[in-house]
Amino acid sequence: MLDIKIIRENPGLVKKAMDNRHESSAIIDDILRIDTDRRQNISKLDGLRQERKTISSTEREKAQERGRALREEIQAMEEEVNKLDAQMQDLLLQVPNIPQSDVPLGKDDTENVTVRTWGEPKKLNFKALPHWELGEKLDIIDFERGVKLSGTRFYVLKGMGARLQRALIAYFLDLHTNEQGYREIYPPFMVKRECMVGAGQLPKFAENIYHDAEEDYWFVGTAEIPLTNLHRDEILNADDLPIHYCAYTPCFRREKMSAGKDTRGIKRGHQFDKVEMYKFVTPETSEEELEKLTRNAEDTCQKLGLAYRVRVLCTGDIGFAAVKTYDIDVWSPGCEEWLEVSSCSNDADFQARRTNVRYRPTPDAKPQFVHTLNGSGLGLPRTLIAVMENYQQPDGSIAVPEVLQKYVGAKVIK
RNA sequence: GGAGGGGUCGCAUAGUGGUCUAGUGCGGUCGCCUGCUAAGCGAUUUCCCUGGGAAACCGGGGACGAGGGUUCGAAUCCCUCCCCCUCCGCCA
Repeated sequence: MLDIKIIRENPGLVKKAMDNRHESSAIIDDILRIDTDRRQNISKLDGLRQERKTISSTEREKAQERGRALREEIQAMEEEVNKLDAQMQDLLLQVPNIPQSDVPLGKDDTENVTVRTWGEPKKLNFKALPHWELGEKLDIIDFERGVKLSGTRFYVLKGMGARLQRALIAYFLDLHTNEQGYREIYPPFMVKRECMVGAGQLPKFAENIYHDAEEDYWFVGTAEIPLTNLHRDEILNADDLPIHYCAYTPCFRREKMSAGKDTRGIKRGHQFDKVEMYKFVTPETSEEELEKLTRNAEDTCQKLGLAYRVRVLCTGDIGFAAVKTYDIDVWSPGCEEWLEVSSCSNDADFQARRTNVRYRPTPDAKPQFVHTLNGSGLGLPRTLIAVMENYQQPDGSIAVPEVLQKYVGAKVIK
């Protein structure tokens, strides 16, 4: 959510940002209109309330008649202001963040800019198999039984397949906590409705979320949701910042996609695992923190020996809440594509304003919004795919990357 | 799931229809004093919206778990919901 003051004082800037995102900016004029209307009504309402206050404390019985009339006027005016508040809120929630000035202009993902690469995309001197074939041959991925249990886009990891995934999770968490300065969090995987609103999932993406109607619990689609809400409605001390969290969660996403290249294998299921990194920082440090966050995610890929590229997303592809985003894609020789394993974003104060997370720069200063950042470290099924396909051997076995060997308890999966 | 108790300013508490402009203590902040520290003394101390102002600040309104209601007037009375505590039941 943007600060209404920015929209009020500089609507051109906001419209321009929306144009760059290739989104209609018509909504801004609606917001300006409602803003004016709302403030006029608030002014009237405050006047009426002031009169009520005076009357009821000075004139008592005499004032009863005027008081009754006032009550009705106030109620009507309150209704009007509430309505405008709700409309305003609803519209503000639909305005995307303003991309940072160094974000490249572009219409869609074809215009993202590769800022650096690491390693050489692996070329195997034998025919590389895609993970769905490797997985079945080694009996570590079972697609049919996944479908038997839960339907399309579910799978079962078995034996060393399950073990390899667990090893990756444990390794990521250990790396983030022991070497990169993050604090591990084990959050709930189901949260209340208001957390979904705070994290920006509701109301817009309701159809993508699994939800228990009876208890009104919502299943998280990413650890970002509980982490964002962890400090909701809190005022943090300046010396609490920065806060660096990481968390493993399963992620549940309903998104209906037609079968095809994008959903082949285990690339995109309704349930997947992810380790997420999340930061609460002071505004003046967030740009730099994004660079560090991205380096942490890259470091994770490097330690696994996976070649990758880092791309800065252009204005047409960057997410709704972000001012700047880097995607990290690792090369996977079996399915022959770059797999997005991490997306690192600086949301600035956009999410903090929704969730009302503030801090006090000095003990007696006014509270102001923190900046938040999030990044995958890393997304699992895809990292699993990349490891399987990059480390496959001519005999169909999979060598275990060195850093994972102690977690897997083996040097090769066969 | 059942019975009872409770949610007030960072923490602890007072407040049972107008004197609440929410008091007090602790903590915090600033100052004074004490050659350090502790203690003492004095002042200050929530957040949101809104108007004015470059700002410091000033004026108005709102918020006592949330939302409704009663009333000229609600922290206080009524209703619904949420959360916490104690006991019972159930349970990995």
